Amino acid sequence: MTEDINMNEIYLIGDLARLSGFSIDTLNYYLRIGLFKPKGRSMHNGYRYFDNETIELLNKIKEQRAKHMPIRYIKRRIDDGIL
Amino acid sequence: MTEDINMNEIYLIGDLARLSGFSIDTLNYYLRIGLFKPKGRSMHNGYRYFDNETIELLNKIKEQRAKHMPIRYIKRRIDDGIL
DNA sequence: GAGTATACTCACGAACCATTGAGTGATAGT
DNA sequence: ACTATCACTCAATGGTTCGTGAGTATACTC
Repeated sequence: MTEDINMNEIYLIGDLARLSGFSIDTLNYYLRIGLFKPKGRSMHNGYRYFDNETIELLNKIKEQRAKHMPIRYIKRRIDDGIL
Repeated sequence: MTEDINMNEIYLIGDLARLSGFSIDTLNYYLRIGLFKPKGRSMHNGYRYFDNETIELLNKIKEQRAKHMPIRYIKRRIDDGIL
């Protein structure tokens, strides 16, 4: 059945930075602490790749951070599936 | 419905080289002459990405080349949807 | 007010990617 | 034999990615 209606865009970290407004450094920091995770990774060079779900999550994180919500609470909400 | 049964792996050119046995130079040459095409491209850095379909096509190309089939014929077969 | 924690930010080296042009050896055509 | 084409292959440049460690400004805790 392998249907696939969503365009299934793929992003590397630079794209994420451009699209989310976070700096690459910030995104690397978020990745380091596990606030969000890559959807996959190249076996050849370790490059991490992301998709539209990641973009949506980053937008939510951005909202929360704008309200000064601490990262550990944001992380909790994500882990609990609330965000 | 956005179903997605096939694992939908993503590859950059280095992965392609590793998996297909073609050198990166050869793959770049094939890309240059349009023998196969990227499935997408990062807007940020221009990196081209590929998927399992690409791998399958490259395997077929490899077979044909092993039989000394000229590239222009292979290209024709691909364009005609025979390969 | 001092010390700690938070949330970045910066800097480094090694590997990778895109693009381009130029070089090469083998084969085909005249 | 000479030339051209084919199918790579090489080299150079410039930007990107990863992983890590270290630095910093602000906020919080005691």
